[in-house]
Amino acid sequence: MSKSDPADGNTQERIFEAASAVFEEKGYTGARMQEIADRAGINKALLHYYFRTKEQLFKAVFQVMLKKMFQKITSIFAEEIPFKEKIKRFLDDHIEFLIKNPKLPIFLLNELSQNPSVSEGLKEIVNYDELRELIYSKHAKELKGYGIKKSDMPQLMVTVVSFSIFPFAARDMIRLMMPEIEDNKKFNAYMRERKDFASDFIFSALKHRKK
Amino acid sequence: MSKSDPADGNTQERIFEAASAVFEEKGYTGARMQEIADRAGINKALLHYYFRTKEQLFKAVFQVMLKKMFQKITSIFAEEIPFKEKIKRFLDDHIEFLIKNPKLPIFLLNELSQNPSVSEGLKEIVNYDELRELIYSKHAKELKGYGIKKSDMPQLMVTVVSFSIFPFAARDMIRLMMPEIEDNKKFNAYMRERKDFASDFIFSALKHRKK
DNA sequence: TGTATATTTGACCCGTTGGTTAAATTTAAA
DNA sequence: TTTAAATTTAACCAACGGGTCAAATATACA
Repeated sequence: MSKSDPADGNTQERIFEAASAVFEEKGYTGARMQEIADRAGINKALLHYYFRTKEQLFKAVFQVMLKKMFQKITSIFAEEIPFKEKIKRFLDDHIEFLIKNPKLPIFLLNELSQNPSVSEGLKEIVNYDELRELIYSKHAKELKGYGIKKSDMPQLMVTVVSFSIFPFAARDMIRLMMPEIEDNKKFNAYMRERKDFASDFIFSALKHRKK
Repeated sequence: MSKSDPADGNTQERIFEAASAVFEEKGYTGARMQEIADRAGINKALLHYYFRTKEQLFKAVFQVMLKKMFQKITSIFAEEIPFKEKIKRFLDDHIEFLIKNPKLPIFLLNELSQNPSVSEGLKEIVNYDELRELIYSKHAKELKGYGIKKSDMPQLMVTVVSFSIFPFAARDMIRLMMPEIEDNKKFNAYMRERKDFASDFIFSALKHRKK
């Protein structure tokens, strides 16, 4: 092996990385096999040698991205720490993760809405039923104290994740509207600020909630 | 004028409606001029006669959609009613609007992130500076009482709009994960429930907020 | 070393897609 | 009714894009 190829590593990995980047940037329909090949430093035919079709390649990439997005979330919520700690940890970890992968949210959301079939693996990755059960049973006392019934869990959970995910999905809208958040650096600072803002907001709301 | 064309109205309008639908569904790259022509009941050449290029047509459509999305929001916040009333009105109106246009959020967010140049008109439509000034000066007392400084406004405003917009953007993710929200009817009910959940949540948080 | 197998490439194929053109038809005005 | 302008159409075009193929090269192993 005496290659000076840019970005060494076996071909399959290089393809996978290139494909991830291109799909994430341009979406499924906007992505071009040629560009993926170029970015992986290979021939287009070789691309099809490793992954028969664009769709096959896409599904593989998409699956991994879904996993990256959700595994951290779910693993934190499965830990044996107080509820409040979980929310804080979630916000901290997830926002840091999204700072490193800022385009992931719109990409996933968009592809999911465009082609729900790609999401066949979602149930295996997330297992929401188990997760909700886990959270609710482990923190029954606390949640009841906040007046959160089991039937409120969907509202609460969507609310919590929206604190981290939404601003990234709406990043360009925010950037265009709010002059105080023009560039990446400022946006990231804004999101780090948001960790505390969000957890204060959430816990103040829960404590004081109408029941 | 003795036409029996489906969906009467002048050609330009028909094109515009068809284009809106197709773009919203498939996104810019996924949309096909042929499909737009078909849906408008006309020839593809005629489409190019009215709108020179795909991009031109897209920009026109996108601009109008942005307007639809934001005008209601901003107009409510400009009214002369108490702050709490504004939040409630916003959530009510905006969620009802989005129930009628459920695909708008992902579409706008995605296209904005894919091609930020299409958004040149955003500043004219929204004028965030004015809006924030308007809100903050009109409700200075109340907001200060909640410990909201001017510099907190971006956090607060993003939070408020995320309550209505995010669940629609994440609709399919939610639908796939939460069995209690499989179909449209249930999702809409969930969102109507969310009006009260959100305003209670927001005001409890504000009242009890760490300063 | 020879040979089978895996990897890589350049050239090519063909359906799709945005866009054009010239001619036909309709509309409106003189 | 003539005629000029606006509207609509069918046929076409060139570029693009996913995918294939046969040949070339590298790798592994007997």
